[in-house]
Parts: sequence; C-alpha cells; structure tokens
Amino acid sequence: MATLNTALISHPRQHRLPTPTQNPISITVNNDRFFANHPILLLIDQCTGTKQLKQVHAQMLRIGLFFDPYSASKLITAFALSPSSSLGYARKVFDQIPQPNLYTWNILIRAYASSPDPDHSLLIFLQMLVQCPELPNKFTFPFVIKAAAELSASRLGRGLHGMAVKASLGSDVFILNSLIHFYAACGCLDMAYQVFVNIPRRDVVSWNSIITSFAQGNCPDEALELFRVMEAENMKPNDVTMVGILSACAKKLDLEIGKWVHSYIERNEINGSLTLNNAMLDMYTKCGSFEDAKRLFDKMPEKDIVSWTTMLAGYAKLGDYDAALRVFNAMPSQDTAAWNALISAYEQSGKPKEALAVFNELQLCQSAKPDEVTLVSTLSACAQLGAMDLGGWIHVYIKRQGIKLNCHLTTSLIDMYSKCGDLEKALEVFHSVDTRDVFVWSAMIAGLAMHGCGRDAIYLFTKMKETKVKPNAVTFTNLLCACSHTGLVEEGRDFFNQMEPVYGVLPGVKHYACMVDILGRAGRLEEAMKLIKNMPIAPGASVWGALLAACRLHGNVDLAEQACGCLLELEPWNHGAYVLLSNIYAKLGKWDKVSGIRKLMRDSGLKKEPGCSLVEVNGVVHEFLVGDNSHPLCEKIYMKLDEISARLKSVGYVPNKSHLLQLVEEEDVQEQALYLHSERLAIAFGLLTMGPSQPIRIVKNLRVCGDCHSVAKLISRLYDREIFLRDSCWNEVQQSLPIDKGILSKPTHHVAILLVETL
DNA sequence: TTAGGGTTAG
Repeated sequence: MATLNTALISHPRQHRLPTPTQNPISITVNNDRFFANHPILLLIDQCTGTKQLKQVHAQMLRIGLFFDPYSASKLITAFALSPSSSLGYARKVFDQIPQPNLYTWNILIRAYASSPDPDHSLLIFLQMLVQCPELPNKFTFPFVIKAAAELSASRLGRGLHGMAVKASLGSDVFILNSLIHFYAACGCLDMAYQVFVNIPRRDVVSWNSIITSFAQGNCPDEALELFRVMEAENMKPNDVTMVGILSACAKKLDLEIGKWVHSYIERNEINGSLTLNNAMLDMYTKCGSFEDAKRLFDKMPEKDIVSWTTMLAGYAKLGDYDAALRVFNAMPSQDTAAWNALISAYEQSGKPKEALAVFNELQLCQSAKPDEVTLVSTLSACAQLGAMDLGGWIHVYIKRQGIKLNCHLTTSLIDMYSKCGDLEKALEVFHSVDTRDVFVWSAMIAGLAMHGCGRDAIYLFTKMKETKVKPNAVTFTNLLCACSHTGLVEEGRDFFNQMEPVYGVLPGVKHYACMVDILGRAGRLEEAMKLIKNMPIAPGASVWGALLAACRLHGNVDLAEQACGCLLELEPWNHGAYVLLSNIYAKLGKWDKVSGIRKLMRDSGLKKEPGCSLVEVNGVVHEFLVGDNSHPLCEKIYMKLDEISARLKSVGYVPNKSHLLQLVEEEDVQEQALYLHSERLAIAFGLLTMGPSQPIRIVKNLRVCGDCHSVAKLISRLYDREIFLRDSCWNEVQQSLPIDKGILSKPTHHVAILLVETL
C-alpha cells in the first residue's frame, strides 16, 4: 500500500488518465466520459474514516482515476465534509488536482467557512477567482459570505454582496439568507433587516436567520414580534426557529413567555432536538426557574457538554457553588468551556479570588487548556482585585501562546490595566491592535475617564467616529462619566441630547444618572431634579444616588431627604444611602438627625459590609480588614504604621477629626480609629514588602475616607512611592479629582492617587 | 454529473 506522499510523487500532474478498459480493477463504466458509477467512487461513500479514504486515494492515483476532475471532487468532498473530516489533508489532496472544477472549489470554501480557520475560505475564494475558469455560482456565495460573517469581515462581505448582485444572483434565497447572518454578525441589524424584507420569496431559514439575528443582537422584543408575524403569515416554524425564540426569552429574562414557548413547542410537535433542549435549559436557568431546568435536564434523552455546562452555570447563578462543583465533577468530561463556566460564575458574582483559584487549577490540569474566553474572565477577575501582576502575566501568556488579540481580549486587557491604575499600558494595548470594535473604543474611553482625562476621552470619541464605528449605550455611559469627572457640563449635556437624534441610542437609566451627576456636581440641583421629573423611564437607584451625592456636595438637606427616601424605597438595604444622608446632617451640625439615622440603621438590622482592602505583592493578593491583626506579618505592619504616623506628624499632619465625627461606613468604635482603616494596613504592608520602585496598588471595597486619602497622598510624597487607591465608586460614581494628563504624556508628578472624594 | 443558507453553554 503506497503512502500518500509516495503515491503523489509517483503520479505527477501530467499523468494521463487511462481508459476504463485499461483499468485493471475496473468492473463497469457507464460511458467514455463519466465515472459516477465507478466502483472505487462508490466505495468512497462507504468509507468510515480517514484511513480508508487514504487507501481509496492511493487506488485512485494508481489507476489514474484521481486525475478525472469529477472523481477527484468526490474524494475531496469525503475528506473535507465527512464527520471524521480531515480538512488539512483535503487541502493537500486538492493542491494535487491539475484542474479542480467549480464544485471542488466550492466544497473546500464551504468546509473552511465552518472550520476554525474561516480566513482560509476567503483565501481559497480569491485563489479561485484567479485560477478557476468558471465564475463563482449560487453555491459559492453562501459559503464565502458565511466565512466573512465568521470573521466579521464587513468590507469584504459587502463586496461579496455586490459581486452576487452583479452575477445576477441577487435574488437567490440561499445567498440572501446568508447575507442576513453576515450583516447581523457585523453588527448591522438594520442592513440584515433590509435584506430580509427584500427577499422575494422568504423561506423558513429566512425567518430563522432574522429572528436569530435580533435575538443575538440584544433585540429580543423584535425577535418575538417577528415570530408573531411569521405565524400570521402561516410560515411554519421549526426547531431552529424555536432555538432563536428561546434565546430571545432568555435575553428578556421573561419566564412567562419562555414557558409559553415550551408549551408551544409541545403543542406543535416541534422536533425536540438536543440543541433545542439545551436552549430551553438555558432559558429556564437564565429566567430563574431552576426547578424547570432540573426537570427538563433529568428527562432529556441525550445530553452533551452544553447541557451539563448550562446546569453548572445555573447552580452557580443560584449561588450554590457546592452544587456547581458537584456538576463539574459529575460531567462525563470537563472541557475548557466547563472550566470557563466555573471561572466566569465566580468572576461575575463578585468572587474574583475564587475565580483565580479555579484558573490556577485549570493550569495544573492536563485535559483542558485556557482559551480566549478563560482569559477574558480571568482578566476581569484581576481587574476586580487590582491584581496587575497576574493580569500582566496573562498578557505575557497571550503573547507567548501566539494568541491574536481579538476585540474581547483587547477590551479585557484595556479594562484590566485601566482599573489597576496603569493608563499607559492600557493605551499601549489600545494602540497595538488593528481592529477595534465599539467595546474596545468604549473601554479606552472609560479608562481615560477613570484617570481624569475627560478631554482625551472626548478626543478619542471623535477618533472613533472617524473610523465609522457606531457608538452604543456603553460608549455614552463612559463618555458621560468622562464629562462628569472633568466637570464638562456643557459637553456632557450636548452628548446626552445628541444620543437619540444623532446616534440612535436611547438614553437609559445609567445615562440619566450620569447626567444628574454632571448637573449635580456643578451645583445645578434644580436642573437635575427637573431632568429626573421629566424622565420617560422610571428613575433607578443610581439616579437618586447621584442626586444624593450632589446634595451632600452642596449641602442641600431638603433635596437630600427626598432623594434618600426615593433611593431607600428602591433599595431598602442600601447602607450607603443612610451614610450619605447622615453625613450631610453632620456637615451641618444636625447631630440629633445623625443619631436618628444611626438608630434607624440599628432598628432596620442593616448589616454593613466590613471595610476591606486588597494589595497585590508579587502576584499574591493580600486582604486586610479594618483593624485586622490576622496577617502573619501583623506585628511588623503595626510597627510600620507607627513609623508612618511619626513621619506624618513630623511634617505637620493633623488627623481630620471631621471624619471621626461623621458616620462612616466603618462605624464601630475600633473602626473609627482612622489609622486602623484597612487601606492604611495595606499601604504599610506594601511599603514593608515591595521594592522601592514598585507602585502600591490598593483596591478597597467601600469608599475611601477623606483622611485616608490625604494620608495616602502624604505617604506617597514622604516615601517617594506611587500609590494607587481605588475604591468602590471607581467605576460609576465619578468622584475622582481630575488629574490632568494628556493621552500620551507622562504624569508630571510621581504621585498618582485616584479617587479622591470623601464621604 | 455532485451541493447549500439558519441553532444552544462561556
């Protein structure tokens, strides 16, 4: 039996096809030209694996049948598309065909379009345009458009659309359906819908394509409405339609409609495929009916890794991490996606340390390897913890593994570096990539906003518009934050007013909260109140919170009481609201009111979160609670604190007593001793254990009090050390002092303290 | 002379 290579070498391209009668193993041949019924070709369909196909290949080469384009196409099809396909091998075989026909080109383009390397599909298509004497046909376009969709290759896909129209294939329903998918994948839902409405005769796939596009494009209401129209037009939905509809229900978190869809599927006897059952499981876990999910899971005749992972994520969502772990261990196999579900479950429920612990375990395990999704979740956990050593390590890992930065990873890296206080690294990542989607731009705008570079953030927004990337709701939230941080009232108002008419983005609660914050900080409290009163949507807690913070800034008690009342109505557990209001009273010397609030808090049994600061030293995150004495280096830390206190006194520092008089979140007597605040323990630990050139990066779960902020600034000067202090309001409250830095300029001072306002 | 487009977890 010849090996592939020897067979290929012994049959050079100029080999002439023998006539069928010369063929030693030929049985019957239809006529002189066609080999469709040649026994070797019939054998291809019976092959069960690559090994057998290779044997057939060798035989075909031996008798010359391989050099008949039709026969070769049958072989290529088997290699490229069979369940045990070997695409790389198919490509090698393809390259040996003297003149592949259009069918063969199409098969290869099709196989690569659904492979992990859809770019090969496009490259082969380009090669085909040059080498194949036939023009692309109605079978070519759906595949090559699919490849463009997979790659979100917007310009190329549009070009293909144009080519199809020029080739008089503009009304082919297969091509148009794939174009719906392509435009949606590129984020152009409008174009996808335009294509859909202009299809002369829509079939069920047309409907499925547009419904899925809307469901996945965060427009679940539109998807459900289209389903209604589909029914009204008597187009019978199939299982794929229902997968899209269930995905829309899951997005809407609407259990009622989800249950209705479940019964609709049963009533209409729609084929309950594995995918459909998985989509239903997902809907139930997302919509909060775990019992229904469990019932369905238990009776599913077939389960795959998606079913198991969905259940795992469902338990994690309930906060039952033990059960999630049990599912993880009970799964027939744990692939990367299962690990990812566990990591992201922890990361998204505010348990970043646990997420990193699972990530460490994954690295030790042999059977799965971190992928891009893992890295995105892990980077987010690092961002939450301010763990820049580990985040930076992941960045190096990405480079070493040769992983190309996609937009998700780029966004995560920018977010991680920004939140860890290294704006320059974030900008370095931003400038290093060629492709930037709306999330990448928005993350960079957020990074600049966090660091007080509001004008740079606005400048970046203008650059973003030049590249024709359409801003979304996230972009505007970040942009408005930037205006708020830098006190750009008029600019903020302009952006807010342009959102819907110019950019088609409906202002949501977050945008109103930002606007209230912008106006409130500028002292325009009445204007802020007027904005809230005229809101077309219900003002959420963030809106009242912003107003309350502004009232504190400007000492407006009446409005503060009103805002606090509304806030507590929405979030009766909101400890911070009580604290803010009581501080307003304290500021104005209304001590009876302060005591009243203390009593109210005690009576309502509100449990406060203890103050906690994290600091990463050499890749290990250390945690300090207020007044903590559990750390192994505790004694040394307190000695360092004494030394710090002495040095502070020597330069004339006097503790700001007003912070003691006010009700702060750390209200216990012991906790009120300012010098025991957790951030100070973390700073002392950082000074003790880190090299003199290493910046100390601290993340605090609550707000940093004013005195601690002043102390941190002083320590930074006295010890000539960069200290980054990030608190709970880092992202949304816009309470940082503007630090004027240009996009690429270096900080002028060695001190870079962020987040500076106090309670 | 062969064929295709739309589907779920993270």
